[in-house]
Amino acid sequence: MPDADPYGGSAALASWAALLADRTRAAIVLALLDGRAWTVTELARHSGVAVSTASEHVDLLVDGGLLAAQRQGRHRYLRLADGDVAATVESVAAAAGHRPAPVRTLSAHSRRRALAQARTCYDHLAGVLGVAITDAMTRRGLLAWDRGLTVTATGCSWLAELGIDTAPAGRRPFVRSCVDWTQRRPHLAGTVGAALCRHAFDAGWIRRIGSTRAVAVTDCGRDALAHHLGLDGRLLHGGAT
Amino acid sequence: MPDADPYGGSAALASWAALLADRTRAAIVLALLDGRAWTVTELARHSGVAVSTASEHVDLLVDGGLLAAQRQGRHRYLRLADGDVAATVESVAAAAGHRPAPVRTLSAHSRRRALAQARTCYDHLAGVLGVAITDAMTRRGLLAWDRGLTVTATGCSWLAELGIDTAPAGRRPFVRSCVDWTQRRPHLAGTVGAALCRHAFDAGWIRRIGSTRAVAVTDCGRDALAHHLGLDGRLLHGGAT
DNA sequence: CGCACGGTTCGGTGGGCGCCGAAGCGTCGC
DNA sequence: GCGACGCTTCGGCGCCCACCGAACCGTGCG
Repeated sequence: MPDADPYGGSAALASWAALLADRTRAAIVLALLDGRAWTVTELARHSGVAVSTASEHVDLLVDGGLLAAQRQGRHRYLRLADGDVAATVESVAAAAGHRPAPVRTLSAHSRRRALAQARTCYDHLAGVLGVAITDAMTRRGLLAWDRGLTVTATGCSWLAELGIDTAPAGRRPFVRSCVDWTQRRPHLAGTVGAALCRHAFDAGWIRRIGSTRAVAVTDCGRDALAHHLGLDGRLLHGGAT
Repeated sequence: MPDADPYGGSAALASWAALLADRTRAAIVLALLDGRAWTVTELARHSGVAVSTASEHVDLLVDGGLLAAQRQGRHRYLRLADGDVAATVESVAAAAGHRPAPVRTLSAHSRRRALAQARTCYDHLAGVLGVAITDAMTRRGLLAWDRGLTVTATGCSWLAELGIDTAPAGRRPFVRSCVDWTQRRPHLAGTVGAALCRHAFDAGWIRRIGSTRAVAVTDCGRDALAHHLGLDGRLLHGGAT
């Protein structure tokens, strides 16, 4: 190169992207999109490499600012550094999702279906469930899309009724629309999306399936969603009792 | 790997990110963020590699869906595939921009300053100028941020006065906030941001500096911005006559 | 105290890929 | 038609990096 990075940023952009440009690191980051903290060993098994390899990858991701590490006894817990990283990764995943990876095994297929049905996306809900909730909120006039995504006055009182605080957060946007990589449709994110997701867990509307990002709607959750949003429970079939 | 891509998407995510993970390809994509179409030769010189190398990189980017190609005589014009790609790239660039690449030469420094001052970001305005316009519009009550970014009723009539159509576009969001990688602050994007930028070019408020993404505010533009938005012209110093 | 376990570090190996120059192909202009 | 020009293809070179197993370090448990 005649002039090192003449217009600025290309080296920084490339090195940041390089952190995601490896299949193993991509698997690690996608796993951490569930918003929880994983250990190195868990990440290694999840992504199918030796622990030593995973440890090195994790180092790179931490140095690159994508992951935050926290030591506890002989464990090292890894989580995504912040919501910005999660949002950026989701946006790349959405762009990449145009052509979904081929599925070869039956078990992979069922897991994929569970994920497509309902899952957490960092700290809010995605999949059919997330989109359905967002659509229902729009239908009921709780969200407005006509010029950017907003919560209506009705929406604010609806949230308050659920006991969800609508106080303005710091830098983080109040509402944000997040494009789903399975549905290719927007769903609710931002502080409101996160609060709604947390409430759904706390109130027992949903629960995690095993240790994946997938969640299942409980019977109680089905009733609550029908009552609060008029959601048809039949849309939300699937395993939890 | 025991199970090819157990939770889906990691291979797709990695291969998409790999397209940005090379310094030359990153330079190409960043150049195309100006929203215009470049030839292979221009991109090669810009990124400092042989034409043959650039040609191969461009092939990869087109195959990956990041770029759209159009043949015209013996030229091949490249542009970003669509606004989604631009938004995703900007978001990665913003994440990567936490630590700006070191600047080594004086000319690089002045170019960088011009870029930081005012530039196009795909099809809207960014840099100090873009942020200043966005801030001024907020101050005047044309934009509201309290629960997501929206155009107020006053804002709509203000845009109409400028002759900017506020009809709802297709899938594309009406307004969108785009995080600037030099300012680390949000500025106006979406169809409104694009329309405003086009208007600024058409009305002669701004003009391109050479063939870069950087733009300069004209004297006429300074007056117009002061009149329409109360912007202090001294903030917008810099070269155009 | 000693073993089990989570994690890290280190060589060595192999494959992938970015780079170039040369040769070839199609288009434009004289 | 012929040269100039924009672009593409190909072969070869060299570097980088993802991977593993083995050795090592620290913590927790019996």
